[in-house]
Amino acid sequence: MSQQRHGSTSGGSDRANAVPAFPDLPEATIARLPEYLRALHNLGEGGADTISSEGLAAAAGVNSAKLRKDLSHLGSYGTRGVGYDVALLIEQIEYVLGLDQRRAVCLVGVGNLGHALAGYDGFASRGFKIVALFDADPTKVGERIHGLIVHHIDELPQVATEETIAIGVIATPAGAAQAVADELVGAGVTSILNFAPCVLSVPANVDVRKVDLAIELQILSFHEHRKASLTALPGGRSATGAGNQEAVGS
Amino acid sequence: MSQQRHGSTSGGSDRANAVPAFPDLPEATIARLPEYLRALHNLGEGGADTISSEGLAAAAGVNSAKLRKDLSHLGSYGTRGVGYDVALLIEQIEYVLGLDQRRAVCLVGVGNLGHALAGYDGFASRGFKIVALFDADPTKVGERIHGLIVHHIDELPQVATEETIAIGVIATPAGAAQAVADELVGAGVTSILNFAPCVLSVPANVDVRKVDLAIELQILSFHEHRKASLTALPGGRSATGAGNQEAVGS
DNA sequence: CGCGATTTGTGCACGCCTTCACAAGCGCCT
DNA sequence: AGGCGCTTGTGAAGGCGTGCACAAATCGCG
Repeated sequence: MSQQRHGSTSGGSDRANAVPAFPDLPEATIARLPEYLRALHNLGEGGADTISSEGLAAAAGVNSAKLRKDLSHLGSYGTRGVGYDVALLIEQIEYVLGLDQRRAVCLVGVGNLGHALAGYDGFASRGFKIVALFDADPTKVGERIHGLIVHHIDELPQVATEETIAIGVIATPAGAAQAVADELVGAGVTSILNFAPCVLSVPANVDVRKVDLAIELQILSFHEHRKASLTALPGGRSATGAGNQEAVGS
Repeated sequence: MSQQRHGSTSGGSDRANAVPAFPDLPEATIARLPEYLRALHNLGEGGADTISSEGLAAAAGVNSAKLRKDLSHLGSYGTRGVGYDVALLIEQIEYVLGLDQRRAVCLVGVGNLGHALAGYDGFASRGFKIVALFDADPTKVGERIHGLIVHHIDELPQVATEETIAIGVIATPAGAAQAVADELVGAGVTSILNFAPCVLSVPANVDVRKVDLAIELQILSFHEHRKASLTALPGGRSATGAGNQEAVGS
């Protein structure tokens, strides 16, 4: 996992709280719920009414036992002998993830990557709406990108007062990211998605997730390196030996 | 983790192999090595000659004990009482990650996101070179993006014969991703970075890592939902109570 | 109405990862 | 040369996550 901390120590409400909203789902489960949701939407559009754990697990690319355990954490929404009601499960997962309420997102840094993020379809289709773009470069301020006008970063506090922005996306160079994060936190943002290759320091109540495209490639590079060194071994069986396909997908 | 499988079952060379190239590093460690590497480069540019585990851990945003254990897996490259030699450690990590050899990358799908990826600085600065762009849209073929000409996806096999391409990046819509993956595998690609929101089915010797930007936002949304429900509790202490800063960064 | 087929929900064991705590080793200062 | 402080490397413990295997539950059919 590449994000840093998630409020582990401060358990807060100890136990037997009236309505804790959610019985502390495992972080690993939370990370998989969006994948289940996407698979469910696909199945629903395909006309499926119910789906078995086996089928849904295949569509999501996970083990069926893992899926059942994940879903059991948010209650019993399946029917034994039948499976899960697709529509009901979609509704439940969306509620748990808080997707039933539209969340405003602001994006800071409209360079190469930020430009693409501003027009990314996947955000809007999942209920996220980018409501403001910011950049520190004066030459970019005023530019219209995918229907939104780029504001100067200094206008962030003002824009934040007009609309509650809970999530901020940082797509600036690494050198500017910490300052931007500070401004976002100051403006009331409590969740940050950071594309800049650096560590952010934020208050404990702010969640940060980091996406570093270069890191992903470096991890793949390691596996390439490993595979190459295996095939180069004197008596090593070639890495292409077990060429069995995965049985996922439809 | 969002990637699927990494050759867990087929252990291959059982044990006591002559030179296994690497004593099977834990996957979690591998995922952190690039972060350490970035921190080391920063420290090196700052003029640091040696760095303690505490300092490096802070720069990388992790626990110092975790960092020491991670580094211990690739040998003893530190000096007790002093710390780690920055230049030596950089060299070691780059070797382990296979970054000492330049790896050719091809990118399929030059839409919104692919366009940005083609020009992303972070790739080249880490030894990755995008050598070819592909797209299925005839109107995009021939277009020049960041110094590279877009080829039609059907030309992939031919281009792959001219230069060995180990890593492929998929930035197409979900519907086209599986077909593209099949073509990449057919062309000899053994590592895929998938930005399309779907599950890919590939042979066991091919590594797939998935990056889904919408999923990251949904995970943040969950935490927003959780935080909101906590503050709304009758007797719940406000979530902004423990506002201590993290002591990371410089 | 009962029975078998099917599928969920879950107790349990195993393995990976994290964290603590400390011995071992190194350099510096006197 | 000897001692002292600092830092690494690691053994051990605990927690988390995964996967197996099976009991419980539901539907359909005779």
